Amino acid sequence: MTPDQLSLIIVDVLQALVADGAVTLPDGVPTTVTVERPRQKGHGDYATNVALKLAKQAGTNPRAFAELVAKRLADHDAVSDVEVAGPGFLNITVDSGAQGQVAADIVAAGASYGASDAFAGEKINLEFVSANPTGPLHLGGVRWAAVGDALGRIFTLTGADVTREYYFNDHGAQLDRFSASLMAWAKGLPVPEDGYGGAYIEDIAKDVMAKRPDVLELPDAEAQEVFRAEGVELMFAEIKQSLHDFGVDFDVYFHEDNLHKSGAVKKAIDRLTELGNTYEADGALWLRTEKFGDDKDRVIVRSNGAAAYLSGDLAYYLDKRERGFDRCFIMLGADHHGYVGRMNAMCAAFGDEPGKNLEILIGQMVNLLRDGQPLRMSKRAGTVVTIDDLVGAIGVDASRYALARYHSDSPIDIDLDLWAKATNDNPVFTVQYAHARVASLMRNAADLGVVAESHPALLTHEKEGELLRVLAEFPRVVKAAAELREPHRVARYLEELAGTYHRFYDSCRVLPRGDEETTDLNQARLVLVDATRVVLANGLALLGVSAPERM
RNA sequence: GCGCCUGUAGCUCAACGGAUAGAGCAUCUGACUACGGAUCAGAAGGUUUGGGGUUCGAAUCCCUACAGGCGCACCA
Repeated sequence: MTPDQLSLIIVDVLQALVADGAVTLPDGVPTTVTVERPRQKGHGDYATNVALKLAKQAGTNPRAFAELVAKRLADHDAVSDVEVAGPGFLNITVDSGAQGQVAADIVAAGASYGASDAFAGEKINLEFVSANPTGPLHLGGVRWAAVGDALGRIFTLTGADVTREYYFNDHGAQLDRFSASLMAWAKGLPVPEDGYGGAYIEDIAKDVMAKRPDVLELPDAEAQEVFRAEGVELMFAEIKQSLHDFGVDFDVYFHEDNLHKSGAVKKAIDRLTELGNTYEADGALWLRTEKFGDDKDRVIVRSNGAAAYLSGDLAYYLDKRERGFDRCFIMLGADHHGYVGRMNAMCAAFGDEPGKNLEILIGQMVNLLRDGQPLRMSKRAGTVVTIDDLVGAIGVDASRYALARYHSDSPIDIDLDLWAKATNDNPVFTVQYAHARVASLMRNAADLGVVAESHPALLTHEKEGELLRVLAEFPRVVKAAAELREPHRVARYLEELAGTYHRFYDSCRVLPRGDEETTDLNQARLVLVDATRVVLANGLALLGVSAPERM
């Protein structure tokens, strides 16, 4: 019995009540009903607030409504007790056999446990990281590398067809500054104004010179072109490698320059003009974004004839839509949140629906702390905090977990000392340790020849019930994480599961001791342990974190 | 000046508008001939930044004040 199954049973009860004329619901019977796990012991296995929600339209008071539902619900085989409590809550106790069945169901489902069809049939495009290859991958991009990739895994498990994309800004002036910086270093000149400093410039410049020893003998313009082409390729390869090592691989690397060369930008602008959403002023071409909620209109073709940065985004968005993506996500750091208004307006200017066809997610800033002090970024001094500073200090698993564990609206400080510890105050350790402990128990069971076999009605211990209820919760946690775009829910859930498992383990002996005979209860509990292993592994997989057998 | 995000236990943070606001750490008291004690049981810890409002019910929604983070280009 999972909460979702119980929800359906309650819906059936409501339908029966309406059919019998016992209640009238002018707005119709809801298709799902909220079923939650009560915080408070003594409030049953599950509770629902249907009566509170529906009493008003049924023209009765919540408690009376609740009584009607309770009476019918109690007749169901899977329900052993129903109480009306407080203002009209229904506290439901599930039959222990129905409850215990969850463990066997989870083991049978294996890696697919947690899957749903909540996003079935949806083509989802996730654009994230998209850092310019003018330097190593910095921390801002890394947060979304972890969270965006996890979100992709979550959407996939909930039935969506997911494409991960990296937008590569290789059209504008930024790369000119990068190449100029490389050349300046090669010639022993100071860092140009608005250029890039930092040790990586030296490394890349050296690599370019090793590859093209003749580069400094070329005229400046040609030399800079060599530095640009070779430098970008080297830098981009390094970023891709860092991401790959981080467990993130993109399906599409999209080059902005192609949009300009292919005429896609012109096409997008023409489309907007046809829709009456552009105008000329001061020699430039403007997009009417204010009309769609932006602070002011935006230039898309500058008075000097050059395309403004936004024009690439117009074309890119249109391209995604034409490739069949109904939902396009763009994940940005808080330092780009000023961009949200014009992007949503751009979406609306095409006649689309912002928030649905285009959804922009903002992630707040990330700081790394060492000895309690933040590692600060300074582009000027060339001290950039990079993905390697993070992964080098605490490893991929801890990095991904630390980044994915918090709501993206919250700024986070990652304490490198804490996340490297092998103790319980390190959350990723807590979860991985629980998995290793489970794996160890499974190994011992195999050595003893104890076989997991389902006897659902035997799992009646209080701690068994708690563990079963937490395990049953997983599919809806995954679904909520997808619907709310909040992967951190998975991490928090895993921490709760780890704690619940330890408490079960402490009071319920799983394997027979010494020369005891193997009992049905031993077998039944082993199924429960195996189910825990499945859920911990599936949850960690959603976050891109390994589930170690030993540690 | 305007906009976005945040403000919850000593610390780091949770909590689809639901019942007595929860975890971990730290503190205090207990359980070790241990299926991984890298664990568990218990105690203590709160006017959810302040002030209004909405309703059966608010940490959550609205208004407002304060504090912090980040932005406000014909740059990308």
